[in-house]
Order: sequence, then structure tokens, then C-alpha cells
Amino acid sequence: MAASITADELTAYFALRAAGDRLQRAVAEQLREHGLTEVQFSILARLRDAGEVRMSDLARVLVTSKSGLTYQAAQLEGRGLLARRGSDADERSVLIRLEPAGVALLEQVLPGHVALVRALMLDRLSAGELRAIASGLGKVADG
Amino acid sequence: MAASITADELTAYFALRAAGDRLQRAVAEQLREHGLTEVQFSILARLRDAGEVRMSDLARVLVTSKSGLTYQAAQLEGRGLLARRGSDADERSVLIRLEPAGVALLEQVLPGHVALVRALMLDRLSAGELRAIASGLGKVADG
DNA sequence: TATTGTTATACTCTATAACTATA
DNA sequence: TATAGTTATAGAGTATAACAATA
Repeated sequence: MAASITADELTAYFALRAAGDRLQRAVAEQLREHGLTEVQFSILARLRDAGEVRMSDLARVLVTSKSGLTYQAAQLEGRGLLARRGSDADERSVLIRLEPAGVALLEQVLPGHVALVRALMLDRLSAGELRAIASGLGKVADG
Repeated sequence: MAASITADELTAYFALRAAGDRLQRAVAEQLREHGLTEVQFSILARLRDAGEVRMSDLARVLVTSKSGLTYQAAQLEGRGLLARRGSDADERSVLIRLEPAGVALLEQVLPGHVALVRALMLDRLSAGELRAIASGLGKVADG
């Protein structure tokens, strides 16, 4: 690499990138079998947890552009997975929520998703490693 | 989520995804200031470590399609960052290696890259967390 | 016959900017 | 004036398939 970085640090950094890449690749491939991209899955999963959400708020959470979310929401709406409706409180806002078909698709996807994450990641970690990853990477994620 | 997964496991999984995302986003933004995408950076970094590499081998390592690598190599060659030449041993093969400008660009990029990784990740981890992440995620990356 | 690499092509996605409507 | 969302548009990147050359 360069500059001042120890061998241990480099190993940890590479391990994080490689593990993240591998997991992401495997998840993306599995989702594709259900006709979903990662972005679309994250939208649906978010709506499942949050119920009804404003477009703008969702775009902020997912760190994407407004137009990008409009595009994806239109795709998912066209497939009947979610619905859009105007807000009563603020007529500029659009609220989106899962349709039954969206809920059903998630129910269909999630068991395999969990199984994949378990096989690829969780089952390979000791209890101590699991805790260290949760706390350490939690700090990285927050900042 | 769904199925059988403990709260600790879920936390660790989310932490890994979130930390990986955050790091990737920040790195991509920094690289863009140097006119590089992550894919292009990974190609250059690989060539820096490996010297001269066959197109096919590099495509395999980077887990991308042959045509995708041809496209990126053409971009980088057009900017004078790498050079292609036919192999003597196998006339079907094309070998690529860094040009001086490619080496120079990496020299320019790496210090900031290391500093970013340090600030975002390494400096936030205890020695124990660093070891656990290296060993645990190493197992995840390998498989 | 299999492999290497390129090319042609079509497609997905993303972001920027302009625009409308509402606050 | 600022914010919410859409639309138009253009650009980058990716993969598939067909192809030419070599093994």
C-alpha cells in the first residue's frame, strides 16, 4: 500500500473489503433469481420495517438522488410491489408503502437470504468475533 | 428479518454491510477526485502488485467479464496509465502492465487513500477488534 | 475443439438540470 | 424562497453473443 499502515491493519482492511464484496456478490446473485436488484431489495425491506415513507426521506436514507428513487419506485410500482399516494398533510409529498404482492415477495425472498448470510458469514464466526465485528464495525458505520 | 437469526447476528450483519457501504462510498468519492472509479483503481492496484498480467487472468481475479475488462483497459490505456502487448508464449494472450503515468497516479492517490481508511475505519478500532475482524472476516472472504 | 480477446449491441442504472406544484 | 417530486436527457458501465485468431 503506502504511507504508515501496519500489516495487521492492512489485513483487517482487506478482509473487510473482500468479505463485503463476496457477500454483496452472492446476495445480488440470489436476489436476481427473484427479479430484484440490491437497490430494489433495500427499498422493499425498508418499507417493510418502516411502513409508509415519504419519497424524499427514503432517498435520504438510501443515499440516492430524488430522480433515482423515482425511477426505481416506478419500476416496483409497475410490478405491483408498492403503491404511491399523495400525502394529506403536505400535498407536495408522495408516500409509498408495500402492496400485498411486495410483502409476499419479501416473504419468499427472506428465508433464502437469511440462509445465505448464515452460510457465508455468521456460521463462520465465533461468538467473540461476532461481538467484535458488531461493535467495531458499528463504530465504523456510524462515525 | 425472518427465519432463525439472533439479535447479535443481525447486528453484526448490518454492521458489516453498513461499514462496507460507508467505506466504499467514501473511497469512491475520493477516487473520483483523481478521475478514477473503484474498478479502475482495483485494476491499477492489482497491476502494481502483480507486474504484468494476462487479460483473462485479471478478469478472473476481478470477477468480471472479458468484455468488461477490455472496455476498462481501453479507457486506462487511452489515458496512458497502462500498456498492452501481445504475449510471446501464447499469441492469443494480451499482457497489461502499468505505464509510468499509472505508477505516478497511484503514488498520488495512495497516501490519501490510506489516510481515509485510517480515519474512517482503523483509528476507530481497538487492537482486539482489529484482530477479530481480520480473522473473522478473513474466513468470510475465503470460504 | 477449446481458449483468448475484441467488437457490436442492447440494456440498466445514475445523476443533473429544468420544470411544476405546493409550503 | 425553499422544498417535493417528476421528467427529459445524457453518460457510464455491464453483460451476451458473434467473431477472428491461435492453441
